[in-house]
Amino acid sequence: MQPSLPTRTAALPVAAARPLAPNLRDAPRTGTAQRIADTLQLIAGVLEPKRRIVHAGDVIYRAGDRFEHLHLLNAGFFKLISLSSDGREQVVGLRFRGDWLGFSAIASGSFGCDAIALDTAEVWTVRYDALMQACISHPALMAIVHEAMSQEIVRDRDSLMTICTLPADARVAAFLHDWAGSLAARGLRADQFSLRLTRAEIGNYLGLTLETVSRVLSRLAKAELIAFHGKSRRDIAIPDVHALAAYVERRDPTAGLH
Amino acid sequence: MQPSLPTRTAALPVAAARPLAPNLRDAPRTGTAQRIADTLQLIAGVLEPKRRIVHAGDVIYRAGDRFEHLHLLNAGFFKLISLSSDGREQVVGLRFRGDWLGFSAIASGSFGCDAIALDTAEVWTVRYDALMQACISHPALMAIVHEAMSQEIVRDRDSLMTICTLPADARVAAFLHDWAGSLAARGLRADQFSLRLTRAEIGNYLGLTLETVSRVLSRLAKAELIAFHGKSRRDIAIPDVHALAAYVERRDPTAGLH
DNA sequence: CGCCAAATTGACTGGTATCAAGCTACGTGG
DNA sequence: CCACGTAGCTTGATACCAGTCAATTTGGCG
Repeated sequence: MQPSLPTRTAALPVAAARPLAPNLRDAPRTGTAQRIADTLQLIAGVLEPKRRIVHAGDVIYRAGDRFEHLHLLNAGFFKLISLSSDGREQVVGLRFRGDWLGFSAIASGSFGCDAIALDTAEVWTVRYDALMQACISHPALMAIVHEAMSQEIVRDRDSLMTICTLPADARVAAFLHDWAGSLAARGLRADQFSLRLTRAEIGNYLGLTLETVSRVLSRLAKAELIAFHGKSRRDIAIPDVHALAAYVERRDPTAGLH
Repeated sequence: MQPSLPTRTAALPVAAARPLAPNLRDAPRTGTAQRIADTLQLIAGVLEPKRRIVHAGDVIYRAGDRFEHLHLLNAGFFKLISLSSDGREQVVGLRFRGDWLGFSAIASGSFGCDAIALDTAEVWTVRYDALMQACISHPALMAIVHEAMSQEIVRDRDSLMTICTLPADARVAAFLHDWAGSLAARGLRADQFSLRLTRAEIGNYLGLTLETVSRVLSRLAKAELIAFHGKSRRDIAIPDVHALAAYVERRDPTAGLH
């Protein structure tokens, strides 16, 4: 979409909106990770969710399914894929521990996308009506739910801004930076991890082709902003997160609205 | 971003996700318009919101403002503009009668974008804590708020999909179709209306430049899918909404994920 | 009436998509 | 344990959509 670096659009939403936990050793039990743990504990105490283990490729819900339950991720990774009427697919979101699945179905009463596990994961499931009831007796729970929905809105806007304003290189870099940030915020290892998506899926998520994603990754590796750790070429190492963030930001500082 | 019509990406989210009210005479007081009216009435009854009239250019809140209030639009149009750390702007949303403003600030406690009136409008304002209280005593109100937030999530995803999968022509067409749909759903005239955005703002919203928007509009007019009604070139007429929808859909029907 | 923002249009450039081979990793069965 | 098939990935050559630069016209408003 947008051309190269001296773009008229540009911006840097990712770093501003979701600052990385500086290091997993600095904030393992104090920041987001603790908040997530607290949320899970509250839900577990109040609602007795059904817990289950799912595996890579398993589907929690499909587009068209009737909405009755919300899901909360206790462990693992999910992708959300929206299907258009003419059969196209679009990755519209990625989910980590502490994230909810299913908010988007509340309004219409049925799901508009598939939720697919990217690896072994633990999902907690609650009935939406039960959750509503619980919110009435436990205002703290209502606040948590609202915050989660609010955060999802913010995240979606960040995605939009990334895609609208960044050229391909920066989009991929922002994606990696974001992923690392999500891991770090949950106390997981962020300097070295395995992408659980194919190049095609990453490209789809970012509005790029798989070839472009592949090229950008090769370029980033050559610039030593990332490194391929394992053999699979999905194992990414990020030697310096700040350098990656700086790379995303390094856009032409002129211009306003397009 | 994506090339022309035979795109590898493509999709048709808009029509599927937010079907147009077929005609404002068919469903003036039965569908969405009625639901919006009911919502407004409930809010008015339960919360006694502060009401005020604002004018084009007026700002309801700015990025960085502390979050305390939610706003509900009783009349008029708003744009939401997100500001990145390096000063770039991105139109992240458009709002109509019945839409809420401010959900995205719940999570962080402060606003991440500006809300700016596009013309004279009436805004109802309620304190968030008062709303939370009211939700406890009025479960129907809680359901309404959840639905509104859910709908905002769906809308954001639709935007993402439009931008990720459609070439410039279709994006602009989808934008017009969407705008017309929003008007129709509220019982307003949808076959002829005034865009309240500049070409630059439309382009920013769609991830395009103002020149591209201008060219596409000229092309759509030449193809008689739209017409310039007034003198200002922001007054658009849509002789046949279905033709416009068909134009958006007319993508290459092959391929899956990129 | 004249200024200025907004819009239009043209010529040109360039970033990504597209098309096309190969290559690599991994699982499966012999 | 290794051959083989296949899905995923990389890389190169080329095409083309949309961005960029620039000049002009239009419309709104004081």
